[in-house]
Amino acid sequence: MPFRLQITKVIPTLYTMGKHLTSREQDYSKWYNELVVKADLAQNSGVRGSMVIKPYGFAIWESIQADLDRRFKETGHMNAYFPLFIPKSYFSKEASHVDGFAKECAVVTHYRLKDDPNGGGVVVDPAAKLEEELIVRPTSETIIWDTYKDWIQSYRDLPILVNQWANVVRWEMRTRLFLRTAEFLWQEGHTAHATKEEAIQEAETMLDVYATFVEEVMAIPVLRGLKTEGERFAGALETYCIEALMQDGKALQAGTSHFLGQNFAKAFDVKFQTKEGTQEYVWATSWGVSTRLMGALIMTHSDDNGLVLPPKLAPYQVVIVPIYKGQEQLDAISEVAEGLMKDLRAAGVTVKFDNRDTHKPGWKFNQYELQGVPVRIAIGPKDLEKGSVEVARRDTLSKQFMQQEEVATAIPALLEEIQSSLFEKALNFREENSQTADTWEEFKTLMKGNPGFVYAHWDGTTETEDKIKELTKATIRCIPLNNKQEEGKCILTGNPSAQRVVFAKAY
RNA sequence: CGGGAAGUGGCGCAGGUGGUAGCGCAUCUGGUUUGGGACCAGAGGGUCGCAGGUUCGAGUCCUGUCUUCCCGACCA
Repeated sequence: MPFRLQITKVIPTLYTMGKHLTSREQDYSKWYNELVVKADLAQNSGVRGSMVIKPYGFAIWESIQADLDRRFKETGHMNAYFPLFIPKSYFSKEASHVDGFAKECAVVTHYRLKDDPNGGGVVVDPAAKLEEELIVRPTSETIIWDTYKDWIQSYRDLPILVNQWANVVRWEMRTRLFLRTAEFLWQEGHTAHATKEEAIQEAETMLDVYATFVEEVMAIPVLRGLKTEGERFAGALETYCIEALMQDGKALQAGTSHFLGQNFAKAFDVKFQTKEGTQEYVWATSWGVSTRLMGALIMTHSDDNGLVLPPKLAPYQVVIVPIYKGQEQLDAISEVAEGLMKDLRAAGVTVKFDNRDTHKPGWKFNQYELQGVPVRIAIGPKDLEKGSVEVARRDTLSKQFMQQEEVATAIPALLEEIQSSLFEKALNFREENSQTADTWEEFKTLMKGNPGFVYAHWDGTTETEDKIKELTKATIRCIPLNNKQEEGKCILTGNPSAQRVVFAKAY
């Protein structure tokens, strides 16, 4: 049965905003930082650039993990775990990979502490210096390929389709909760194949897994594309990516999938014997998404009242808030609430009944809005008389009354409606903030702000790309897959170009 | 890593020229309340980021260091 919530009342923003949260218009960056902390997703820790992910935030990450993990397994992958520490020597083996990561590696040099002879506390024991320093993994290609060498002898050992969920460390100078932290959580898939075609196919398949997940579950529309040589992963022949547009008009890379060619196989001497008896190097891919997706989620949907979560990722999709005077009224309302919860759970909806007497209903309304719970059901004495409930949806801030018998069927439909409505809204935003530029002046003027995605011609050289970045801060986010071929002239050099590429300011 | 700003109860802040730390919110207790962040009365809580130094005396002055925010270079 189709169900549409009528907008009966829209709460004025001024009413609920401002008390705690900076508005997006005032200071987008500040809004984001405050929101992450106030919605109880994460907080900074005493360690520079390292965050504590709090239970509510981690619950969202767990949903992301669970859904992706299922998709990885459905495409034939299995999980494994490789060490956090990588011997320094492994790192020296693939030249461009070293270049890419050397500047942001944490290094373990000692393995023991001792009491500080000069007073309290402990100091590093200089006698306990490691013979070979260990790198805290910024990504695991090197240690994995050192291992794959042992796993692979024959074409019968291929393909290897492995994923790992892990933490990695990249010593970033400027950090922001979820968007860029020194330590972050991610998954990294590492596969080995007998042929180039199969490896490319794998990289494309996983990009598609990412894109589908991000669009269907996170309700974030993405562009699928290829990175330019300059933006490519260190050590890759080709980097596929999904790019999303945030509400402030800046782009955010949401996931990448790399065709690594035979670079790592050569660096770690991983060969296999073919059917014909010849020795050949293995073809590789790697692909990953990180807790940065949390940042994308927050910045795509949320508003000045707080977080807005798509139902498919909300730790609880519905919260029931009782409004009562005295214990008898609470008991009566609880009975109705328990019944609704049972029905909703049977319909696959996650529900929380907040019957705490320590906070008033108004306080709870604001709190759950801040935390982005998709649907709120309020039940008060008037509802007891009328057999009704008040249903409010977070994304539109609209409210409606419905009969209690309707809830079990109407709410699942409403959640679906919210899920698709969030995607549509984000897609509209992206379309409204995508434009073309044909001249340098036009391009330069656009890039004075954060214009969203700008489609423009480019002559295909890294020099031009770098020059454009230097002059405008804009980077080429991607060359869209299946891009329309269109003759034109590079906006900077005027050299011939066969297609438009996507420029934006990026996170 | 360069340039700026800031660190004082859980959070947000005040503390000219050095003299025994204060406000709002939150917390706790009691009572009245409960359809959009309740009210009254009382109470608890801080070695002022950390380490040195100057001084009879440092939240305040000096040096170093750590963390956070903003702006650049780097990056998922």
